[in-house]
Amino acid sequence: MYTDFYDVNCNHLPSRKVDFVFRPSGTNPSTSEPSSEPPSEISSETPEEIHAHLAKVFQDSQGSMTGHKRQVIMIRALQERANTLGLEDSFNDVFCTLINKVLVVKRTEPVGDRIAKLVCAFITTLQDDYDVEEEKGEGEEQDEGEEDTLSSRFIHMFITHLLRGIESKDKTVRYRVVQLLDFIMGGMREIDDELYESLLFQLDKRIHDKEPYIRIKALHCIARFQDGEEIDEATGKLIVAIQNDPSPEVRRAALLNLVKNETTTNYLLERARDTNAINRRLVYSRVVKEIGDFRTIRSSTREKLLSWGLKDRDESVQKACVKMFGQDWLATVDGDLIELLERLHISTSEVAELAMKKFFDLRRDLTSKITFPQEIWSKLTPEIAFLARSFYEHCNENTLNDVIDANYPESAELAALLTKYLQERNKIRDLSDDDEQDITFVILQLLTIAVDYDFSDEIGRRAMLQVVRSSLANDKLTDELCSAALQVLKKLSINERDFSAMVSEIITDIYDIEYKEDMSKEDESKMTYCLSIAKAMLRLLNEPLSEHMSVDSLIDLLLNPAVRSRRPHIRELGTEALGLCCLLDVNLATDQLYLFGLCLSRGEQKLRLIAIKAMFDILSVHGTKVLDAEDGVDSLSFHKLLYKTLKNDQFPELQALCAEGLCKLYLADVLTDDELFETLVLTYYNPVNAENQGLLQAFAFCLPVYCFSHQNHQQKMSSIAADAFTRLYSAHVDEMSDQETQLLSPSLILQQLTYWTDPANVVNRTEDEVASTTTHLDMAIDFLKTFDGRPSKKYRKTVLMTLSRFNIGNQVPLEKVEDLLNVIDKFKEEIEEDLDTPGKNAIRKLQTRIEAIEKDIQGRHVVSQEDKEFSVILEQDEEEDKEEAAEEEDIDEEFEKEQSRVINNEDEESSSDEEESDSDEDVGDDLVPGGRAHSSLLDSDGDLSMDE
DNA sequence: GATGTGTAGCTACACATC
DNA sequence: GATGTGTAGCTACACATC
Repeated sequence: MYTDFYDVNCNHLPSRKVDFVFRPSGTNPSTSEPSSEPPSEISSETPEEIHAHLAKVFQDSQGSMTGHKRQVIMIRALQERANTLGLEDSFNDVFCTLINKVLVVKRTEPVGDRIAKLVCAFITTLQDDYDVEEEKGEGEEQDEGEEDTLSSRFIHMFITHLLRGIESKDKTVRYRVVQLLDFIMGGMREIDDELYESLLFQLDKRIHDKEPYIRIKALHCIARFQDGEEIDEATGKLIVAIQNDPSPEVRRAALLNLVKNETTTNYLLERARDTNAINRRLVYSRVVKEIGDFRTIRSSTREKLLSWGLKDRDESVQKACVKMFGQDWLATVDGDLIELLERLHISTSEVAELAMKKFFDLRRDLTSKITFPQEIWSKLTPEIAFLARSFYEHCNENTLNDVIDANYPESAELAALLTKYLQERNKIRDLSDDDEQDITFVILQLLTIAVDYDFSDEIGRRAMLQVVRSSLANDKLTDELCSAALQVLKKLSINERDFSAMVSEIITDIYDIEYKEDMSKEDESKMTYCLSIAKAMLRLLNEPLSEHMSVDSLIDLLLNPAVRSRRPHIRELGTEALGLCCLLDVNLATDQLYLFGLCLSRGEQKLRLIAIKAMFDILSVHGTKVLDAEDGVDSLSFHKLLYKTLKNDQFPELQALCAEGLCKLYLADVLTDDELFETLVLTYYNPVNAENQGLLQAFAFCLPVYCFSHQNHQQKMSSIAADAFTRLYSAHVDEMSDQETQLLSPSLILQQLTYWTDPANVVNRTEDEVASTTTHLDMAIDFLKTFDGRPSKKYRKTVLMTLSRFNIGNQVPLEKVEDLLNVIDKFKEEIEEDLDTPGKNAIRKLQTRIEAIEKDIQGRHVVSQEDKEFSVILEQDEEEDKEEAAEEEDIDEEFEKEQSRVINNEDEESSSDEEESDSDEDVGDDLVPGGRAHSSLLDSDGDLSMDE
């Protein structure tokens, strides 16, 4: 009802003597600086005089906050004086009138804030006086809880007054009202229930105000009502805002003001996944600290928190997270690194390794303080072993050899230690799970240290060799231990051949059975163990298979039976190992490719994943020579298989892997097929895949990398861009009918395509090279050609608006520029008819720009010709004056015409060449039915278009 | 919805103060 | 040594404007 109270001009009260004019920020407060008159000298006997005095105080307070203390005393004196004269209401009226003037001061004006602070300070003193009165009251008369004092009446009156403007149409008024309320609440210790209810009710509406900065102030104010212990109404509102408000700044206000306790912790820490980087950073730099002891946070939450922070794409978030871990948390446990590691739950933590790596980088001041006394090595706990391992890696990376020499045992000693722990493990194995896990973890740390150890001492080397060999053969190592042990073994070997022979010998010693489908449990686990060793070994080989005779026999003995096994896990292990063998031998790879293809199309999901990885690895190592061999897999079926896999959204993980693999093969120029590439782009934007985060991430990373890595790659993208876009556009329009489409808007797609194909974004290109690149020029022609028979205005406008921003340099071939101008001419009239102004402007702008480029190129052609042919003449005429220069311009012009005629003739020839190659690039146009050889492959599975 | 301008929230450094 | 103060610079984001 009173909504518009503040919208009217507030000058209706006596303006006599009122000099309460707000100065805009920047201008100096009036030079006739106030009145150091003490409050007692004020004569205020009438409402007008009170008004004048109060106005003066307000006037003086807006310039700076230095005088506020004194001004508050003056206001208080005025108020009391008015009270004794029975003019309390007059004082209140005047006060509100003056405040009304502040309510329309724009948010960004500091004068408004200063007055607000003055009011806040005044309320605070009222509150103090009120307390004094209370105490007095308590002394004399105990009860009378509902006090009615000058202060309480004023506060009640003032808040009620402000609330009348809280729903004003003017956002400035709403802002100032909420700001004032916030300040007032900041100065108050308690408030009566009735007022509290109506405040909360009104503020709740402001939390949903259209303007973010009003929502922020409303949240600030509501935050003051929080209890601190339990979830009350105010806290609940903040929680809603922290999770749901669209504005990052509002969520930030909620994050920083939400009370920190057990129940709110999760809501607060959840912000580590906020879309806004500042909010994420604040969680690490501030909120976790405010929550208090990190040990009160659940360990699984801590793990997530660290993992998110350390891997955040924003560097500043990473930094804040490392600081939180390496400084705040360490300080919480009084610098006890071992306790910090215990809290990390290192043996299961996925992030502990990364955390320690960053930790050592951050706390270089600690590296000299970390020591490993000799006696500690014989009684390693998981934490100490882990610290030793990660610290060793840090020292190794930073070549802190002195630190290593001082702290770590000789190689022979290390071997002895390993033996000791391995024996202990054998003793307790099958007795206690926890103890076994701990000791296995310790051994893993020692082995990992050994991988990078210095084994120049022959005795140490031999000792270690002995330990590792015997453990592999006798100790039933876990996969992790196996892998680490083999890495050590490789390091100790004379060469790769020696290494593979050694491992093969170990395997054949263990594998003393023959494969049978109905083998015993014991034999099966033997086989599994052997396959694990084989797999781990093969990962470490780089030299061709012909160097590893021993591996050859392993394939026959172990891998081939495994691949044919009906037991899934044996089959999977075998396939994986065989895939690794194929990387070492092109002939083997060519032979086995069919098998992997079979696994990919028919296998269980796990096997499919293994198979596709193997296929991509093979292709990227050997290239396409493994395809199209006699009795082998032909490229057609290969493409077809991958195309099918890419389209199959039943297996999102497989789909993502396929996308990533294909992108990599394109990046390495192993694959060059245009249509398959176009499928990649279409898959990226296909709304069917909108839920597949892995797939989207792979594309979002790979496609730009591909485009920017080489000009040819960008060329490929630009050659399919127009066709892909038109397909996506029509898919988008179709989708629109049934709403709820997750598809990116066409203009955004086009912007992305434009960015990817911008020649300026390709790495290592000089300015001249960029200026002579035609990717955007070709694309512009392609896109304009799609206007043929495509009547949609919206489509044309979308394209045109983006087209005018294409990067077309001034060193491109003239004939292409003219091609483009011709196409523009062809469509211009037709287009202009049904376009709005921005659309028209866009095409005109484009035309003018291209014409300017044409002129520029023509001009330079002339000059360069001239330079060559007339240099002799110019030399002779060097002394000639400007008159001649004018003549020369005429010559220039004539020459230009002549030149352009020549160029145009050349143009005809070259443009016919161009057309041929153009039609090659214009895949899209001839793609639809019965295009070239490959399209049949794609069409057989439904064409490239996105309708399923 | 594209554009330029303004601002929040750091970050780093020198210097002063307790 | 630890604290604060002042200054400058940076970047991502929000806002105002057309």
